[in-house]
Amino acid sequence: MLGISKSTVSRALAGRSDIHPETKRKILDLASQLQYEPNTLAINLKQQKTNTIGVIVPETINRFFARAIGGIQKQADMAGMNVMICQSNESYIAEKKNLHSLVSSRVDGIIVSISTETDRSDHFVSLTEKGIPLVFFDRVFEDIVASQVVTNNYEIAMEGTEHLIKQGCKRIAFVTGPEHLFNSRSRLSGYLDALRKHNVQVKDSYIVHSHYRSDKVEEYTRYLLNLPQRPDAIFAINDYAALEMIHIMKKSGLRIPQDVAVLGFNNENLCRFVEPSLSSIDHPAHDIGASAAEILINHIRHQDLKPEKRVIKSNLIIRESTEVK
Amino acid sequence: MLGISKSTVSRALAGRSDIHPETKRKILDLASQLQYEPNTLAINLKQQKTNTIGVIVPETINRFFARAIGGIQKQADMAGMNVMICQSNESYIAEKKNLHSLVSSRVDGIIVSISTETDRSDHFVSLTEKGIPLVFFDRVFEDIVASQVVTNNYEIAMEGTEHLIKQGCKRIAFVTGPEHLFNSRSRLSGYLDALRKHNVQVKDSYIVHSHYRSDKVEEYTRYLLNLPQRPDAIFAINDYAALEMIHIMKKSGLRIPQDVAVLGFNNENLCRFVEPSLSSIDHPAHDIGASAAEILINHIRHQDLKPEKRVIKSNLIIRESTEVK
DNA sequence: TTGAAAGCGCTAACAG
DNA sequence: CTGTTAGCGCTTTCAA
Repeated sequence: MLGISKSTVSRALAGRSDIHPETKRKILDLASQLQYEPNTLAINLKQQKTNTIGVIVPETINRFFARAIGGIQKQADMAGMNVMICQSNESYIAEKKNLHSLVSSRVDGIIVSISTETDRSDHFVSLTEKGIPLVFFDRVFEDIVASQVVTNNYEIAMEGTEHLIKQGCKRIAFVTGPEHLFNSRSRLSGYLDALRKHNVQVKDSYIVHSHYRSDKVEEYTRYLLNLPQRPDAIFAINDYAALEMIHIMKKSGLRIPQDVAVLGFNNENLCRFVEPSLSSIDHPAHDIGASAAEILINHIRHQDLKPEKRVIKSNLIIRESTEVK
Repeated sequence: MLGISKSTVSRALAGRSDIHPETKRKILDLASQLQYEPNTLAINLKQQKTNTIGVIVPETINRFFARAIGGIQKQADMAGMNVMICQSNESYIAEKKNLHSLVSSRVDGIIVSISTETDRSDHFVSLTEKGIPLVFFDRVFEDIVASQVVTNNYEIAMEGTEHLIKQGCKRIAFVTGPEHLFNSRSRLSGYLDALRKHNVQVKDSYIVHSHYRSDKVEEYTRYLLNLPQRPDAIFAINDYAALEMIHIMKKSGLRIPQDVAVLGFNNENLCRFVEPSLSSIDHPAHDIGASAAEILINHIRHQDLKPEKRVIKSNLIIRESTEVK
């Protein structure tokens, strides 16, 4: 329309300096008048990169992951990158599909927190071969050679358990994720070592492997309550589960924390507002996500970096639900 | 590597029938051996479509939107389409940016729930001109010519308010979103009409326009409690806000629901587990999202369809927090 | 049943 | 400062 070649137009739109101001103005004016939108597909195809970070999480409805994504987005925004989010819905198959989809979309790097079903890492090794940077967070593989961001699961589980022991609890139930997940195992070790350290008897029946599914809470709560030796403390898998457990126990006439102390996980806002207020583990989701993104972006920009492992500290937050005395 | 032209390879990979089975097998074998991943960018560029639905929501950390996205994803999966999620973070500027980004990415259609800041619709009209299908949900524009999915905000606000009146409440506070949002206004009208219908005095001081920000709850709660005529009921903006309000009021020595009845919004799981259990409005987020996606996909497939408006019914769920008697 | 060639919208040498 | 040209990886006529 202006009788100008497309290279010049391209230069104007890209904001280059090697162009006559007048020409540039004319192009920009017409572009905005025509409501021109550059075709990202074509740009990305040409550039062989997409400026996009792919993310695979189990479920965005889970607030931990929602907050982690917030942290990822923030870092991505700062770096001028986009984020593409996929949910595995805790399914190994879906996770694999997501991965293919992200690779096909040619994202520049991928951040993953694996599904509960995922018990092997083969689908991720090909990424490394293809040179696509990869960072795991929270739910990671123990052995794989890749960057990862985790919290001090072992230590915090130990600290939480010791706190319960100090409150005088002797029969401490522990609800955690599936055994094959590394962070579940770390937490379990922390719990077990705390018991052993303080000479508290370990009982397998007090250990519940949940699948992070909210529809199972009632079932395992009843199981715990019906044990011949009912627990006098529960270390829950997350705050929502803790809340539901407390509700069920109260209905059974149990007092919290006098009869059963309850320790949550994640330190959601609601912890402060429920009754009794809920002790919990502050799990810095936003920071974890941000760290993962930071590492990934670094690896995208400098292909030769070594995998990095970062540990973010969780904190025990004590409230009424574990104040037995 | 096979001495076969790329057209033939393309045919094999696309699963066409006009190809020799033997050739096809060889191609597919080699492809999987090489871990070949088709370049979605190139395919989309060529096809002039991306099989992708763009979504703009205020915040995915908000459970309503997280669940709505779940509904969108489900429909998209069924239709073999992808979903690209953007967050406006309740900012008008970010919303505009998201929109440009989605258009540049050449998504086939867009689903939007507008930010609290958004008080005009100019940035959306160009979409219609470009022939990009557009569906709004929950937070919609009243006047724009586009498909939309909403709930019966007016009726449900009326029903909730009438329920409180029937409990004997006379000074009913109402917390809602910003005035320029259509659904806030609808709810407010429902509330006002319910009061008038039952000859309950309308007091402006009982109406709070919040911005869906959790950090303002304490402030407006104190404001309401310090009114010369303290409210005896509160219709809250969502369940989390309701929970926090209840917490603050309990600390002030008020009994719920005897002194102040509280009605939440969204019917989160936690409503059943808190004390007193929380009455709420069941707001079918998943269905709303699914409907929006269904309409959008229809419009993508049949460009000539007229805009469709769909209303999904919310339901009043009565629990202890409003059972005054 | 297969191949050659054009083109999707853009960028980036290179030449002028 | 601007235009020409080639090419990113794919699909799709058209011809053989």
